[in-house]
Amino acid sequence: MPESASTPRVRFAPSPTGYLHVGGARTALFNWLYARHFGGTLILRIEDTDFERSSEEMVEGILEGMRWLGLNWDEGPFYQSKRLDLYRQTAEKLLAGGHAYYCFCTKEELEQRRAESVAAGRPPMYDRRCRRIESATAAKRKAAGEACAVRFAVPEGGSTSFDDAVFGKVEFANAEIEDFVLLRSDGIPTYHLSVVADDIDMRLTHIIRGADHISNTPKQVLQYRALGAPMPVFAHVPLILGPDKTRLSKRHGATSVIAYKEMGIVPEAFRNFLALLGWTPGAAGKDADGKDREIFGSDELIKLFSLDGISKSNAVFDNDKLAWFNTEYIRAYDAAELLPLIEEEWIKAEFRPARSNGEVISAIELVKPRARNLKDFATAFRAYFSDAFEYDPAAVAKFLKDEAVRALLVELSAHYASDAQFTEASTEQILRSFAEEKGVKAGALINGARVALTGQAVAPSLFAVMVNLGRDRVIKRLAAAATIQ
RNA sequence: GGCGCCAUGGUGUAAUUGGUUAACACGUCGCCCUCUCAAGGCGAAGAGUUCGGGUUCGAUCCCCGAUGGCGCUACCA
Repeated sequence: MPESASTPRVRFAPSPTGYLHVGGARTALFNWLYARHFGGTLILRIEDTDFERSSEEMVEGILEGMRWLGLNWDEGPFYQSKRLDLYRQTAEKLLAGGHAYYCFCTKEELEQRRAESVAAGRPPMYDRRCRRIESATAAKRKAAGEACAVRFAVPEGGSTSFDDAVFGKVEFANAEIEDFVLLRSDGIPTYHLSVVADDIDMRLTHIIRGADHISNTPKQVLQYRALGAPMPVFAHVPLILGPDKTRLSKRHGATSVIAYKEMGIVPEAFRNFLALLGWTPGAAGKDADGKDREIFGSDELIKLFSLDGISKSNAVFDNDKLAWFNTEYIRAYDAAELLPLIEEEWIKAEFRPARSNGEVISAIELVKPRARNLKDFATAFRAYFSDAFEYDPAAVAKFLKDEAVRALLVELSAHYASDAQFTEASTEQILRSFAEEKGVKAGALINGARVALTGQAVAPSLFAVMVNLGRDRVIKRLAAAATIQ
């Protein structure tokens, strides 16, 4: 194992300014996989220092998303809003070490200067004017009650670099890094300060996060050095894009993880799909003849996961592939495993099955190979669970258009009354000899009967359906064939 | 604009890290099966690796440049 020998401590640190989106979920997943792979610790930290935009409701939404995906954490959730003292102390340390200074510029002044710089074609960086104030004078002004922020004093020359576990060496000229604010004038830390203070305090060994943080990293590296703290391993994960290759956003459809739950996606399928977006297990993921295996349960994902399987380029979220994973999981699950998930769909659809538990299980077993989505069980498959179902107009138009067929089905229903065994063989035998006797093609009756029994043109083998529904229902539904709208 | 990162079929990724007819999965199309639709089986189309230069006997792979995409560029995170 190339990674550090001691057990890693990693974190997922969302800011509760929105629901758990797919990018965040994948970051959480990778951290979780990493921690579980090495028997390490996953810490959940809520970055809510932006009081304006953060809310408890969003925190709840994020936790719900994580629970749905089965991502459990070991410590936390910690709230940054409750750890303000730590950040202030850290800022003091930086100040005392000469790595930070008070800045008395007001927000308005800064905005104005920035606008001027941009207009003049200069980079809109802070001009460091307060850095030149004697620290004694600065302290006096502050003591006198003048409002001020604390800025980090970025070294004037040279460069700052770090070795990213995914991207390799990344280097930034210090001249490009502005003297960023650590503590706002109201005493609330900015992200740059709070992450570093917390990551150090929580003894994190690996920082696994979105690649959108690459440019922030040198600012953090500088602080680790100034604070004399051990440097963690940074691992930046490429971003997830929409089908048009722009950053995933609402206009691409669902962006919240919970929306996928609501769409009828099996959580394990979603997790599997997400894991393979920007990561591959390499040779371990191939089977004997070199073909890729892509269905990995959580244990296997944990076993195979490694930072060096993470790719450097952004990945496009492909709904078709997700749908494929979903069907694979639905097919692979036992009916009993599927039942709780299906029941949620029934509740949402205000549908109640009218059959015994055993019958429900065998009906699920019967139809699940044809399911693409958990929703199917509450929509197209209703006829297997209750008599309260509707006929798909397209199916009726396709197979029950012919009045003669409908009449024959009604007539056929009577033949089943005397079928005591009611097995697949007996039901088929009865239908085929009836068709022969009437001089019609068995297929026409089979297709018509399928619609009469299930309301759908798509169903499992007709005789398996008959056996599952039971004789009484079959007779009743066939007898009603003439009146189906 | 500046800085950084990335670049293999429509999508996700492989390619023993310079020697392959550039592989697999999803998707697409066709055929088989058949009572429908899935599934499954078989097969096909689809990239000569963004482009242009190097280095080399030989580049997907190394170097340079261009282009494109993405990210950052706040007293947001």
